Amino acid sequence: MTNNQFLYQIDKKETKDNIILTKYFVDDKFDTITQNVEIPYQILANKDDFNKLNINADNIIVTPAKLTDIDNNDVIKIHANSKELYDFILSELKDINSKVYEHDLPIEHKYLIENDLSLVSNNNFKPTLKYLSVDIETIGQKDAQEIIMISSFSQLDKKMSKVYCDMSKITNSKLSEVENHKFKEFELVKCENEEDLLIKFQNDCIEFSPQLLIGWNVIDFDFNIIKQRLNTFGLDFKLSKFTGNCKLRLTNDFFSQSTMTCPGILVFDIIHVLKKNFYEFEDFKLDTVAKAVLGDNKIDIEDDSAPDSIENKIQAIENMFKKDPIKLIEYNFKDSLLVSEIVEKLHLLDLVYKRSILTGTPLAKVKSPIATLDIMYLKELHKQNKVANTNWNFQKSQPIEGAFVVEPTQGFYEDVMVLDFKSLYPSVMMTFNIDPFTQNKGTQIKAPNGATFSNEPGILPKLILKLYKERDIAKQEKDANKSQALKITMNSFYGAMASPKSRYHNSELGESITAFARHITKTAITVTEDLGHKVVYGDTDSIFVKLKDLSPKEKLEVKISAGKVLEKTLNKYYENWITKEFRQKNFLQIEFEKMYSKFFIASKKRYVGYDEFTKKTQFVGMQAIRGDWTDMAKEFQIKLIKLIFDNKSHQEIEKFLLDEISDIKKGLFDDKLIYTKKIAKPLSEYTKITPPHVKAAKEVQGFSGRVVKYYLTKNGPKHISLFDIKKDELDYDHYIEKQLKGVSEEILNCIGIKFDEVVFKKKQKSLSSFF
DNA sequence: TAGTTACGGGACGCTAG
DNA sequence: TAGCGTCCCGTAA
Repeated sequence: MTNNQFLYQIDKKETKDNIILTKYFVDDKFDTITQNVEIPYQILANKDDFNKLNINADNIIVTPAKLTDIDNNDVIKIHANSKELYDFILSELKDINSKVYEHDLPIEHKYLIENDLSLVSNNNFKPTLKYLSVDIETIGQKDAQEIIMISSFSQLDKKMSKVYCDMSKITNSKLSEVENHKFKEFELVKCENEEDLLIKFQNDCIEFSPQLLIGWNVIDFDFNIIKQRLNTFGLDFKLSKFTGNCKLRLTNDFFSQSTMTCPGILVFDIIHVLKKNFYEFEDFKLDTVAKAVLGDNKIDIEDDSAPDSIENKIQAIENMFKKDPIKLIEYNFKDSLLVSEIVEKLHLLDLVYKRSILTGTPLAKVKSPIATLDIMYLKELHKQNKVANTNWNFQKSQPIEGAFVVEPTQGFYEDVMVLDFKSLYPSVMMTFNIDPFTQNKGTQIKAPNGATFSNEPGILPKLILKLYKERDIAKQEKDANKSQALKITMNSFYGAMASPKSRYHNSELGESITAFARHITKTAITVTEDLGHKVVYGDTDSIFVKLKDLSPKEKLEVKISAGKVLEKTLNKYYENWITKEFRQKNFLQIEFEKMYSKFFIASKKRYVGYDEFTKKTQFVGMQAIRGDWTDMAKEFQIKLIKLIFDNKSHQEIEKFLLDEISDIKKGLFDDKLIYTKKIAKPLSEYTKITPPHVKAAKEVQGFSGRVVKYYLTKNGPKHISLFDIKKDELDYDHYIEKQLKGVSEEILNCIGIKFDEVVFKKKQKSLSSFF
C-alpha cells in the first residue's frame, strides 16, 4: 500500500447501535480506497450536571474528557451504546438546562478534529481526483424532457471521451450519415433507445469509477434529468461502484444551491466552484466563461435573431438534431470538453484541493467559511484542553457596524494614487489579538468599541498567523494557487466570526474588528492630510490620495517614488502606534497599489480610473459594469469617459451625444436596448411593488428561470420572447431619458455640459430648420 | 445547509394638494 | 403631479 493518499470524502451512516463513517481516499494511481470506522454515540457534557442525573450507568461509559469549558467547568465524555439511550440522555440534560458541548458539530468533522487526521498522508503528495465531465442534451417540453445524448470526458482516460446517442430519435434520412461518420475526438456510443443510453452511461460510469463528477449547471439540470429519466424506467440513480444510490438535494428556494452526493463520488457544479473562488465574468454562461478563459468558443447553435431565451435554445437544439445531428453530437461533446479545459487552464480543482489540505476541511465543505473555521479552531482549542459551546439555535442579532466610506466630491482628478491595507481584517485580528478566549480576560488591548482583549496569545490570531506565514512562503515559491487558497481562507474568518451561525460569534468581538478597521483607515486619512496631501476618497481599507506639489507633467517614476514615500511614512506611523500603545507585534501594512493618471469619481463606490501600471481604464461600481443596464447605455458611458480622458473638445463630446440620440431613434441600437434583470424571489412574492422586470416575467406563461430579458415599449415592459417588432414600438424617449441620460448626465455636468440643454437645443434647431 | 455590511439609484406607489 | 419613503437589484470591499 502506498502512503500517498488523500482523504477526499467522508460519509456517515447512523445505525441503531453506532455511527459508521466511510472514508474515501484517492491514491497516486487515481484509485479509490475505502475504510470504515465505527463511532459510538457520544456526548460531551458538563460533569457536575451529569452527576445530578439519576441514570443507570450499565449501558453507558463515562470518561473524563480532560477538557474544560470556557467557564472552567469539567467536561465528561458519555458513550452511549444505542441511539435510543443517546437521545434519552440528551433530553434529560436538556430538562435540567445543562450545557452540551460542540453538539451541533457534524460527526465527520468531530472525527477529523479528534483524531487530528491529515487529509494527505504524505505532505509532498499532490492529489488529483479522477473526474468525469458530463453534459446532456434533451428534447421535449419542460418536465417532459427526454435525453437524446450524454457526453463524457475525463482528463485521465481518453477512452472515456464518449457521446452516448439515442439513435432511434435521429431522422431516418440522416441515420446512415451519422452511423458512418468518423468522430475524431470521441467515440460515438450508439444506443437503441433512451433506456439503453442511460444504462450504457450508468454502467460505464460505475466501471470507470471517478472520484468526481463535474459539469456546467450539472446538478440542477443534467443530473436532475438523468435521475428523473432513470426513475421513469424503474432504474436506480446509481453511478458509483460503492453501495448506495446518489442523492440529489435540489433547492427550490432562491438562496441556497443544490447539492448532490454519491458514495465515493463528489459532484461539483463548476459554476459554483468558480464563484466561490472569486472568479468574475461578464456572466456565467459556458460560452462566455470559455471565451474569457480559453479564448475558445462553442459551436454556435443559437439563431442570431433570437437572443438566448430558454425556449429558443430548446427549439434550436431540436432543430439542429433534426437537420444536422452530427453537429449536435459534436456540440454535446464540446461542452464536456470545455468544462474540463476551463478547470485545467485555471488549475481550479488544484485550488480546491489546496484549500482542503491547508485547512483540514473535507473537500465538500471548503466552500463554507464557518465549517472551515470550526475545524481549524477546534483542533487548536482541544490542544489547549478546552471545549466550545454548542450553537443550539442561533438568533439573528443586531447587525455589526461595518466599514467606513469617505464621502467624495464628485468630479475629475489627475494623478490619484491608491494605497490600501493588505488583508486589513485578518491583520487587525492578529495585531489586536482578537479571539473569544482572550476577550474580557485582560485590558491590555482596548478596542474603539470598548471590547477588551488580553495579551495572552489567542487561537484565532495564531491560526491566521500560521496561514499568513505559509502565504509568504507560497509567494516566494510562486505558487499562485496556494497563495490564493490561503488568502481566501484568511479573509473568510471575519465573515465566519460575524455570523450568528458560528459558535464563536459575539457582537462585541465582531464590532471590535470593524471598529479597529474604521479607526485605522481614518487615521491613515488624518496622517496623510496632515502632510498636506488631499484624500479624495477611501473605502474600508483604501485611501485615494492626490499628492501636494505634484505636477501632472512630472515623470511617472517621480510620481511613483512620491507614492512610496507616503507608503513608508504611514507604515512607520502604524508600527510606532502598535508597539507603543499595545505592545503587540504589528501586522498592519499599507501598500501603494495603484496610480490613476486620470480619475473620475461619481459617488461612494462608483469611480473610473486610468491605471498607469496596467495601462487600462477601470470602471468600478459604474453603470458601465452593471448587468442591469442596457448595452447601449453601458457602451456609451465607456466611450464618453474615454473622450473626456482623452481631452476631447466640448463640441466633439456634444456631437457624440447628439449622434447617439439620432442613431437610437433610427433604430440602429435596437439590439442593445434589452434590459436584463434577475428575479430574486418567486413571482408571487412581489406584493409590495411590481418592478418592470417582474411585469415582463408575469406576462410569460409558466415563466420559470431567474433571468428576465425585456424591452421597454410604448406599452411598458415586454419580455423579449413576446416582443413583436411589428406590433410593439420601442420607447426611444424612455431609453434616451432614462438610460442615456442616466449614464452620462452626472459625468457631463462635471465638465460643464448640461445634458438637457444639448438635447433641447438640438430639438429647437431641428424645428426651426423644419419651418 | 448557510461569511459580513455599506451604498447608489431606478421604479413604484402612497400622500398631500 | 411633485415629493418622498420603500422596494429591489447589483455592486464594493
